[in-house]
Amino acid sequence: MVAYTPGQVVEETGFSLDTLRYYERIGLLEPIGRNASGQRRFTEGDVSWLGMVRCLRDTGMPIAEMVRFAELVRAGDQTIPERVEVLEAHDRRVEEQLADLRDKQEALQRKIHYYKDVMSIPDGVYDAQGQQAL
Amino acid sequence: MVAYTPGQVVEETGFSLDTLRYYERIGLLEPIGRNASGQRRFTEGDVSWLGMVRCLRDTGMPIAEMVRFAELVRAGDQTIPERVEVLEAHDRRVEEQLADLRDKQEALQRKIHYYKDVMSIPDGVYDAQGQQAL
DNA sequence: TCTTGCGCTGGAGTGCACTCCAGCTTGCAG
DNA sequence: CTGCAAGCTGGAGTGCACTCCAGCGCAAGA
Repeated sequence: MVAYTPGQVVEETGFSLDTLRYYERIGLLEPIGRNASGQRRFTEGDVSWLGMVRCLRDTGMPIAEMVRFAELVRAGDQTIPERVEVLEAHDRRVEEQLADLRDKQEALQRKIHYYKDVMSIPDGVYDAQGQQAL
Repeated sequence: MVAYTPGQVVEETGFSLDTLRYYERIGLLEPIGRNASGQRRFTEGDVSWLGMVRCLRDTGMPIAEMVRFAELVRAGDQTIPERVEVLEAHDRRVEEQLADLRDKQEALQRKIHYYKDVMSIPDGVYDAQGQQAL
């Protein structure tokens, strides 16, 4: 039975020690096991759950919703259909984020091109007329 | 010379009135013109700059960086090369965001599939062995 | 043995980006 | 003329997600 020290979990997950303790406090992590002197020892399962947390967090799921999801996971297999609903709803939001980000990036790139065009006009000829909106 | 009332700008840009005032306070908007009795009247230029702000904000540029960019814009055409650098650096960050978001979405969808597989196993056969990490 | 570093707790503090409020003035529809 | 929606100011408050701190305990390598 392998166990991870807090330092190892920081290393593996990229979460800070304070963040791990915070996640435990708010119930995003179930109470972490301790060794004889009270130091945390994370299991493989804790670490892999943190992988899930990272995925959800980095795709913009609010902490409160992750906590609710964590509760479903702890409640056992009969919550799997509900978990699927939560994840599918989240997936749709991610899809929207992606579409929006792509659109905004296009606008950004148009702006960059516009600036580059302006720069290519010989000095003094460009007179600030015909400004573009985006 | 068309002018926009605060309400019209809220309508057009989707920023709240408080947000517009906040943006003016911190210098993300230059001081907005006023009518005889002190109410704001936004110009076409103000509104199109707000379009730019929305694009940068929605792609994750921090307010402080937008303010610096606004200062470059106000400083005149000789800052165009520097503006291009700022926007290109931002564009690269957006590219990274997109790549990361796509990866995370894939992981999320794998998880959803995993759950759906689990659900398709007849009742009682699935015994929580072979849990997957993500 | 010593000292360096990892870890512990509860609670306070931070940074960002707004958002709200009281108390007031203006604009305009009926 | 009246009433009410829209707008004004300065300043305080909010929500989120951490992040930091003081003061302490344990442990292991030089």
